[in-house]
Amino acid sequence: MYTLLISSSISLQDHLAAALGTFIETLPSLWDLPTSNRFRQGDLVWVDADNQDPDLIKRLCKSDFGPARVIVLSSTPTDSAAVDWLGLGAAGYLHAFSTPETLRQTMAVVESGGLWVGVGLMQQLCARFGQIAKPQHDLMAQLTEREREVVQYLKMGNSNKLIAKEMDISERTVKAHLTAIFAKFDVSDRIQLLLKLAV
Amino acid sequence: MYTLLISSSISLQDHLAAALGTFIETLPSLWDLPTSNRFRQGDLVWVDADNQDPDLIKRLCKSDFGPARVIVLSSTPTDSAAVDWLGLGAAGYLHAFSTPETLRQTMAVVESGGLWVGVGLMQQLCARFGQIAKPQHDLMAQLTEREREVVQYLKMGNSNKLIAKEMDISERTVKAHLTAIFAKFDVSDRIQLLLKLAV
DNA sequence: AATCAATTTGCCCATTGGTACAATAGGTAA
DNA sequence: TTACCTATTGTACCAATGGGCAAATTGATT
Repeated sequence: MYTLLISSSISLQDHLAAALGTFIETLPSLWDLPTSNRFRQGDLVWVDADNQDPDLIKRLCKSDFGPARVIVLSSTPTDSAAVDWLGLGAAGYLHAFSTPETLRQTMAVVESGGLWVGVGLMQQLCARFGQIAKPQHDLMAQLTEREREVVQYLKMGNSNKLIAKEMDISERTVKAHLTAIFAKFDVSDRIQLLLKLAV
Repeated sequence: MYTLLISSSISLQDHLAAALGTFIETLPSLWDLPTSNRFRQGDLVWVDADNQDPDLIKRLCKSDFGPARVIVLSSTPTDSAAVDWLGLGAAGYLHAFSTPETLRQTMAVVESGGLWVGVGLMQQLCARFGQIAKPQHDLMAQLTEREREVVQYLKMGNSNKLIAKEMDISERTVKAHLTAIFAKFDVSDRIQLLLKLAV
């Protein structure tokens, strides 16, 4: 596996090398990245957000330089920035001078295909999307036979008209079932239901 | 660093002490906590959710008793309860009689500022938060900046009106972006797009 | 026999969603 | 400069959606 650090900070280079205990190839700037040399699946790139061009990091996260896993480092990390970077495709976001322990854990998590997110952000996610983790089995059990059928078609993205044709009933009846389903799942429309079912 | 276990279960006290290999101070009940003695930054509190007052655990998670890191233990853990506790501020949630290995890992992660989250839950959150996975990358890459923004809101289930408000543009412009997105993803509507993104 | 839940449908209405046919403006590349 | 892309917005039309009100049917239970 190929690991690369992109930072012009000597102290950060030393810190990371000491923490991970291995030799780490380093580039002072993303500009020095040879355009011919694209990253490959499994490559790991640590990038210092403090002294790099944000647009280039962005492109890095979006895999413009190849499918590498990207960990963004910052000396002033914020949840807001974390959302941005992770949303752009970064696999991790943390303080540049995190403890060696944290850096090692981050690498372990990211290498095994995970994401490293800060505590605050994680809690935000839990608070915001908390409903998704709740088992729908109980809810599904509360549906009638026909309502469950409708849900099956819904999950396939069918329109009311199509569901009606498939189930050989009128479109109005489909709506009636939907209204009942929405009430039992405590949602307002099919979109919210799909999200709740996590399709 | 100060570590405390709050549980009236003798077997749990033994199990945790054996797993962590250190002496752990124990309180049978949260009620026994001296109100004068507040937790300090870095303190670690394991709490047994099975035989404690939920409201008190809640206050503990919300740092009402000081800025301690809280790990909630349960003999019947569920993803649903996990999001609840993590959303309230807990740093970890796992089975009370997890293997010593798991308990040690949990402590290591939490002590270094991380959260301990079950695999299943993490996958759900990641899936919902934004699929950093590969398949859509090619398609997402073809979107413009604004179009990508719209997609983010779409994935949260927002209506055109809401997206317009969030992005501070007219609803008509949102529709324009959507039409462009649908064309690039070769879908007919937002439902199909969500399914294609496998939300 | 009466009751209840489930299923079905019709008519009607308000809101939302998708699109056709435009226009204006800024930036970039040939 | 011209051509193209992007972002923005308008008007308008039609389809899709969600739901209120009302009612008929059926099977199971009491």
